[in-house]
Amino acid sequence: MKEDIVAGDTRMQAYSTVHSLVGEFLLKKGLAWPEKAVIEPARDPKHGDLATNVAMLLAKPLGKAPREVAAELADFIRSSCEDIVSVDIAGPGFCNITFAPSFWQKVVSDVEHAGVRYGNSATGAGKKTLVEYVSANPTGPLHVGHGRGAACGDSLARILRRAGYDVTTEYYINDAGRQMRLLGLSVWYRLRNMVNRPMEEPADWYRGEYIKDIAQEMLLQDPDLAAATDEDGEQRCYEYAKDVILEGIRADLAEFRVEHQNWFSEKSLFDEGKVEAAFQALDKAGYLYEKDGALWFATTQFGDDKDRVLRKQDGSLTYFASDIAYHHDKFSRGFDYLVDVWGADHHGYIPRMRAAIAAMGRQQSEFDVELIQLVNLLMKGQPVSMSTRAGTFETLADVVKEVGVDAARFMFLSRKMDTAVDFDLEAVKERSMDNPVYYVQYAHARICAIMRRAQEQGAGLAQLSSEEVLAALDTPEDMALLRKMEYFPDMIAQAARTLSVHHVSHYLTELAQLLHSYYNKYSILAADKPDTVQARLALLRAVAQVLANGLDLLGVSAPERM
RNA sequence: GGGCUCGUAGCUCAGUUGGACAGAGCAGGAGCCUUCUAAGCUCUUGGCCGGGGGUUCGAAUCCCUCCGGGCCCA
Repeated sequence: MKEDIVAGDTRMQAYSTVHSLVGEFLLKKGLAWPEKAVIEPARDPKHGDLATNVAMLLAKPLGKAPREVAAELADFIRSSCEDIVSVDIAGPGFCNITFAPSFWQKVVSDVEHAGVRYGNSATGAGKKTLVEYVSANPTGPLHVGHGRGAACGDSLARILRRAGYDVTTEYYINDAGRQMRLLGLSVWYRLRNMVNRPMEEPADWYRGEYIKDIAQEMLLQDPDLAAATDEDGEQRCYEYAKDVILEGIRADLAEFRVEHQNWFSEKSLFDEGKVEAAFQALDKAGYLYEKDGALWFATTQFGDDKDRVLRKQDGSLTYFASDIAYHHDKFSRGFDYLVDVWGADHHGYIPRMRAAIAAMGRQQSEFDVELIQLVNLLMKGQPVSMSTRAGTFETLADVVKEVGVDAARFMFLSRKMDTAVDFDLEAVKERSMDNPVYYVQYAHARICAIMRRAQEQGAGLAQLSSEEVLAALDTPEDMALLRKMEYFPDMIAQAARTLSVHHVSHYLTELAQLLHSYYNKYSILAADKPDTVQARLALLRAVAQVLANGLDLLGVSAPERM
């Protein structure tokens, strides 16, 4: 995988050039690097390519005005590097450094060489990472809220992979505990009603229509089941229902282009003694104690508000106990970075989980939780209620069928995950700018249309463009596209580091905007010089590649026609 | 009551971890299709970044404190 690394070669070159020049300047002055000194891409392209604040920070030690220092530094940099065409001083004393167009034109070659791998980087350094997401209880079909988590986890995995992490994805199946018993009971209750053996209505049972369907199916396959004892019936109902529902979940996820590599059973933690193993580890470290007949974990030693129970008086284990065992097992399987995608309603759970991680002797940086806020499903502005238990929910499958995978995923992934989002079925179906997915896809399709036309006209395009041809890319709009594409690997690395998927969709919208603007301003095939035609085709082909690579991070298709 | 989180244009949201005059899209207004896809482009109207203090050369961003929404726990 090492040869895949093509990230930001151009930017790295620019950055290190400036870095060493500033270093030389400091050496000449006999000064150390100021702590708050930064060299970074300029916020605004009008300000050049890279900007640095060092002059402002050197003003005090040198006893000179910031702008005076900046002027000195600017002269030095300008005279020391050929690729740098200008160094301007701005505002309170920023140095804005601009590289020659030839420097940026190389981005097209970078993309041509890397192809689908453009954007990959070594940021993650091959860290063995486990992304766990969805992990919904198999008590009913996935709803839209799960869909957001699914899209997020899947996309995070894609981003982390491109950023050089060694990623495995996993679904944790809660197949032990109360919810599961309730599932079996709910099916059994329905089944007994169907055969006129009514029983007392269970509390908090699952009322969805799908429970009735499952009961019916079971009766059809085995009519004798109706006469079974409650204990036997419930158990068989549970086993059957769990499998059917899990199959459904798997199918819904597949339809949504989400695939987990592992499906991990909570029950296996008990069956394989992994809970005991985790307990032993904690006990050995001295964090467990008995009180009032229960087994406690001293999470307060790690900043939790109170200690937590692992095994209750009656001998049953808490959810926390199996979660500890599960995460302990993740580490013992060799993962050294755990990313959990959780519903935001579990946020109160984070401190104790962090405590558990710390008690295992692990660093805080080895465990991250990405919280997914609620999705408010709307229909023409009116809320649609969702509740698995009441049986009045919009399933993920329904929503995907209604608006399509591309629109749904893009919508979910365009917002910060920790803020609640309104998902209006009407708006998401609309082909407007309320729905930027079409805007981005359209940019890709437009380029493909030009490529097709170019081929018809016999304007053959070399696999790899030469420097001479690319030299024709010299307008501000050319530069804007080149810079934006050059930022792509950085953007991915940053999204990976901060686990923020929404950067990707924003980036793509910006790139698409530059493209549409370019498309309207310049005619590509009818440019006055043949070299310009070639150069622009190469540029656009590169843009299409970056758009496709970016859309792939979101699990959204890059259509060739629309 | 305690904890977490959010508050940015009429609406939906960005804001590259403390930088330059606060940015997009939608909605409103004015234009652009005999020429590569108008699902597009170009102008334009619109803001005390919830309020007040503080740290800093510099704050939407960090700290404190109120106000207001959401969620979790009790």
